[in-house]
Formats: sequence, C-alpha cells, structure tokens
Amino acid sequence: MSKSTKRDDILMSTLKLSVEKGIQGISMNDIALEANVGMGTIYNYFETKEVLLTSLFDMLKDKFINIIISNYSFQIDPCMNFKNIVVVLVKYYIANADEFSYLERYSDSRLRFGKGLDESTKFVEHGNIILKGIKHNYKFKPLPPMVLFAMTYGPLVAIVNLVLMKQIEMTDELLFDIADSCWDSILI
Amino acid sequence: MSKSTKRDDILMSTLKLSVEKGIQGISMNDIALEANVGMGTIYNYFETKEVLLTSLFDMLKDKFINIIISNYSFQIDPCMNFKNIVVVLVKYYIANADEFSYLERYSDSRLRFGKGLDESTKFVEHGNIILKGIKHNYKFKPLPPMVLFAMTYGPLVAIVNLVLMKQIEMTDELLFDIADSCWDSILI
Amino acid sequence: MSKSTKRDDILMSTLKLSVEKGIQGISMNDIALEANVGMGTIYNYFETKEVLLTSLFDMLKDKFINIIISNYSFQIDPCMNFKNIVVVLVKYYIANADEFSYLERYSDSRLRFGKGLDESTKFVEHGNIILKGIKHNYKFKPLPPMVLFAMTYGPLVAIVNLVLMKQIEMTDELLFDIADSCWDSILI
Amino acid sequence: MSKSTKRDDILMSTLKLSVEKGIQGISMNDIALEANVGMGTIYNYFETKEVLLTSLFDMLKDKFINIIISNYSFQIDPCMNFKNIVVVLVKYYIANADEFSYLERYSDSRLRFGKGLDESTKFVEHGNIILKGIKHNYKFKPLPPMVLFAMTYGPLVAIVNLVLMKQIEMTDELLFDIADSCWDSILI
DNA sequence: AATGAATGAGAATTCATTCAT
DNA sequence: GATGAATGAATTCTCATTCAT
Repeated sequence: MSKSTKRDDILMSTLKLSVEKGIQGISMNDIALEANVGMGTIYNYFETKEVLLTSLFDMLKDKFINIIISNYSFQIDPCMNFKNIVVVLVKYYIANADEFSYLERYSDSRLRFGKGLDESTKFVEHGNIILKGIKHNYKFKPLPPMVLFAMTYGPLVAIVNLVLMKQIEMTDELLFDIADSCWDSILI
Repeated sequence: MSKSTKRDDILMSTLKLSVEKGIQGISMNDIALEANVGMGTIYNYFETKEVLLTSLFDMLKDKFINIIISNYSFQIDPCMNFKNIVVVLVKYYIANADEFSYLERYSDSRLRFGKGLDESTKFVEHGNIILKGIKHNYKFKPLPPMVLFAMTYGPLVAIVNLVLMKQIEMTDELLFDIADSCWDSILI
Repeated sequence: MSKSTKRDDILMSTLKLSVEKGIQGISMNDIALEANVGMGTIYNYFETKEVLLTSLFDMLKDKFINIIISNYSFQIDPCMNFKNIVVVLVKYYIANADEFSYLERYSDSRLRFGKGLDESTKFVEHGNIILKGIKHNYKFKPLPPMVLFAMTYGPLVAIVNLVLMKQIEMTDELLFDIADSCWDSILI
Repeated sequence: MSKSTKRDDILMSTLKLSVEKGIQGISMNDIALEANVGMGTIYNYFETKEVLLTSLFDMLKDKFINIIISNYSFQIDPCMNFKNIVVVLVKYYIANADEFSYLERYSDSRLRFGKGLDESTKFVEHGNIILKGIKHNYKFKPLPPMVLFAMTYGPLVAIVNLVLMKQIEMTDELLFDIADSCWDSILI
C-alpha cells in the first residue's frame, strides 16, 4: 500500500465523517476506524487534528478553484462563460454535497478564531479574478468587486443548501434560470 | 432576583461567549461564571446544554423574524417595502454581529441532513411569506418562492460576512445599492 | 468530607505511589484510584500533574525545614545542636523513607529542566543559616558555606540511602558516631 | 561501518539526549535520529529500551570504576592515594557532567526498593575495596566500611552537584581542601 | 543487518451532568 | 431554588515495539 493511499484514506474518511457528525464532532478515533488505520498512523501524516482539518480544507478549496479555472475560457462570450461556471459549480456542489458542506462549515468555524482570513480572502479573490476578466465587455454595477462576488456566490450557497435540505429539486431548467438571474443581478 | 432574570443572564452569557470562543468552544462552566450563577442553576432552566443552545437560537430567530414583520407594511409600495427590509436587516446584523454570527453558526453546526431541518425550514418559510405578500404587484421571475428567497437572503449573508471580516466597509450608499440589486435580481 | 481531606488524600496517594513506581512512573489514573477520587477531582485541586508533583515537593520540603528549625536552639552548645539536628534528620528520613525518597528524586528530576534552581538554592540556604549560627564559637574550615553544607548533607543522604537499601542497619550508637564524624569533617 | 560503531553511536546519542531531555524524556525515535540509524536498528543491539538504558549505565559505571582502579597505587602513601582519587573523580565528574548526571539519575530512577539493588551494591563495594586497601596504615573510625564509603562519596556527589548547578566554582585549591576534608572525616 | 511506517495501549486533560448541602 | 465539588467517559496525542521490505 503506497504512502499516498493511507493519507488519502484518512482525508476521505474525515470528509465522510464530517457529513455525519459535523466537523467539530469528529474524533481522531472515529477517523482511524473509518480509514482502517491505527490512531498513530494519522499522526504520521498530520501533526495535529487541526492540521488534518486544514489540509482537507485546502485540498477541497484547491479542487473547487480548479473547477472554476478549468471552466473559464477567454474565447467564448463572457456572459456564457459566467453562466456556464455557475451551472458547473452548482452541479458540482450538489453532486459533492460532502465537499460543499465541509468547505462552508470549515470556513465558518475558522472565522471564529481570527486566523485564516488571508486564506478565505484568497478564496474570494479567485472569484474576483473571474469577474475582472469579464468586466471589459459588459457594464457592471458600480460596486466593489467583493460585493459583486458576494452577490453571485451568496445565492449559490443558499440554493445549494435548499437542494441539500431537500426543500427544492434542481433541474437543468431551474439551474439555467438561476444562472440568468445571477448574471442579471450584477449588470446595470 | 426574578426567575426570568437568571434565565436571560444565562442566555446572554452564552451569546457573548459564543463570539469569543465559538459555539462549540463554550463550556457550561464558562457560562456559569459569565452569568454569575452556579453550574447547577443552568440546569434548573435548561435540561441539557443542547436545549440551552437551541433555546438561544430560537430566541434570536424570533427576534430576527419580528424585525422583518415589524418593518413590513401593507400600506407602502412593495418595492420600497422590500428594500427597506433589506436595509434594516443588514444594519441589524452588522450592529448585532454576535446574533448574526450565532444564527449562522448554529444553523451550520446542526447536522445538515438531520433533525435540525424543520427549524431551518420554518426560518425560510417566514421569508416566503414576505415574498408572497409582495408578489401581487410586480412581475417576479417564474422561480419557486424558496429560490426567490435564496436569491435575496444569500447575498445578504455573504455581504454581512464581508463586513464582519472587515473586507469591506458598509455605507448607507452602498447598502441602498445592494438593496436595489437584490430587488432587481428577482424581477423579470 | 472536608475539602482539605481530598486534597491531602491526593497528595498522600502521590507520595505512596512515588515509592512504588518512581515519580515519573505515576499516572494520574493511578493516583485517582489510590486516593479513591475521580480523575477530575485531582484537577479541582491541582491545575496539572506538574503542579501536583511540585506541591507535594514544596509540602515535604517545608516539613523538612521545619524539623531543622524546630530542633535548632540558641541556648545549647552549637556542637550539641548540630549533632542533635543530624540525628533527628537521619531518624526522620529513615522513618519517613517515602518522603526522603521523594525529596531526593524530585530535586534530581527538576534539575533536568533548568527550573527550580532558586527553590533548591533556598533549600541549601536554610542549611547555611544553621551553620552560620554555629560559626561564631568554633573554627570551621575556610570553605564556602555551601561546600560546608554539602560536606555534611552529602554523607547523610548517602547513609540514609544505605539504610533504605538495607545495606546497613542503623543503631543509635552508629548514628551518634556519624554525627560526630560530620561535625569533625567541617572543623579545622 | 562495523557493528560496534553503530552500537556506540546509539549509546552516545542516548547519553547526549539524557542531558537535554532527562532520562525519562528520551524516546527511541529521538535516539534513532540522533544516532543516524533506523528505529529498528536499535532493537538489533538492545532488546528493549530498558536494556539500552541499563547498558549505558553499566558502561559508564565500569568507566568510572576503572578510573578509580587505574589511579589506585599500592606504592604511594595511602593518604596521598585517597586524596588523589578524590581529586581525579571530582575533576572527571565535572568534566563529564553528562556521565555523572546519567549515573546519578539512573541510580535514582530505578526503584529504590526493587531489583536495581544488586547493581548499586556492587558499585558501593568497589569503593569498599579501595578503603580496605588503605585500612592497614591509618586508624579509621570504627564504622562499617560502607559507612566510611558513604562519608566520602556522599560529599563528592553533593559538591559536584553544586558545581553543575553553578552554585560554586571549582578551583584546584578548593578541590584539595575538599580532599583533605574527606580524608579527615574518616580518620579517628 | 538495516529500515521506518504502522500500530494501539496508555497518558494527561476536559467537561456535561449530578446531587448533597 | 441555588450551589459547585465530584465524577468518569471521552478526547487528543505519544511512543515502545514490530515486521514487511
């Protein structure tokens, strides 16, 4: 069994358990059992529990950002580009509810301790880069870039939550409407 | 000292500590010390720690809903009405960061797929009532009411978070622009 | 059961176990079992394990110093005074092997971490006070006071160790001879 | 690399680390890193950690005894002989604080009333051999040989400790005075 | 022989809850 | 009702030892 397999087993077990028990509710023992490794093995890969949770966050965040980047295109119409990314993101989050859930909850819990703002900020800035790329061709509302980002990312989070809470069912049609709506909300 | 004073002391101490230590980080001992009561006294008012945290959530949620209700008017123009509520809500959340923080975090810390759904659902439904009240006078996008709610509440949460993270500074002008934007996003 | 009883139970259990297992070999669980208290109770009286071990040391050290002080007399001949103290100390240590053992081992283990030197120094200084009180009437060797102290305290430790290791049996006669010898060794 | 080199590396690393971390504070991993060997390698040379620590003690004890033996002479005056050994021992201990420290601490960490007695006893007996060799030429106090040994070895330990704790500074002059004093204390 | 990742029992410490006063 | 000392299960983390390579 290669080194990376155990490390990944641990990370994936942590992700799985975070859905069932909440991030704060996971014990290292739970993780060891779920990952079929000894307790000590976790500490061979992650210095502390906090490092483990942070590593998982970083991994999922990078994965998320890569989805945006890999779906961004300078060739197609910015409007289509934007809406496409919205569609892809929402679908990704719904299909990977555990990752969405972890990213949201972890961001939230780390704010509490005043650290990690840089990281979260970077997270937001990635969104800004997308918006800036778009900016030249359409007239956006004269709001700070971060606010524009919040105006589009906020609804997505709320909607994915509704889907995961089984309050609504997502269809392609609905999703396109939502993407339209997000786009409209930031144009003049 | 009347019964309700001690009960309120305990709830307010819990809220205060949740800001400093995070909801998961509060111990019953901390609360007892902060509220100047004995540990056992807390259990005279709340069966368990979970009941205490839930009671605080319910109280803050009711307070929040009452703000919406008390600012809602059937007399004025629905557009003004909506924007007014957005402005009041954002201002309230920024001024009462501890309450906002607690409401968001508590919702998040409950098992997203577990028993907490009824409560959160009710929360969302209150918003729907508002939207339904508005609906007769303007042409809204043909989206499920809950989606419309998410399209307006989502950005607010994201923006208040930005303010609390000191990523942006809120001004009356910016707030009015945001309210406009929220309104636009749900109209056809 | 009064507060001080539990605290003393814990200290006495720690002392007892230190003899059986060595200071480093005691676990908090062992202490709780021996003292018939819950693990948590120990932490009501002592912040950490280290604080517990230090408190025990301080208590035993004070007890030891008080024996010296209470046996010191300005009225009788300094020579008799000194020898009397030697006799009392050795008898005390042999009768309270656990305390002797703890004091010696703890002093030794704390040196390791560079802290506690002030304490140990004070310990030595108490001995010096005795020697200084004696100094006016006899001609001592022209050695630093600490060295004089070491010349008398060192043999006592070595001899008590021999007794506790059952290498020799202590009699009053032998003890008086040893006291004589200690006295001789610091006179010119 | 010959077998004995690795074995010695391990022993010397253990000695070095015992100074920094205390005997109880050394982990097998620390030793492996310091000695530049794999963890498993240590177990090729020493069955358990305890065997390793004991082996180091035995080695240092033998080294110590050999210093006494190699400085003992049947040719010169017993008094000079004794004082010479005292001087050599104290100098050796001060120069090799790590070895002194390990010998003292290890003796102390063993269960004083347990299995370690045989070893310590042998240690003391070596001293006795010296004293017996001397005995024919001078009139010693009529004390058991072990007590005589304790009367001379005890002060040395106490004095070396003072030097290592930087409570006194050792000079040749002071050392000769101490040697004189030790000798005097066992003569009639 | 040499290695070091894997192991899991054991350690110190925390904290929600109880209950005698 | 009010209190807070007592409790002990649960948690995070360590480390001597093993064993497949």
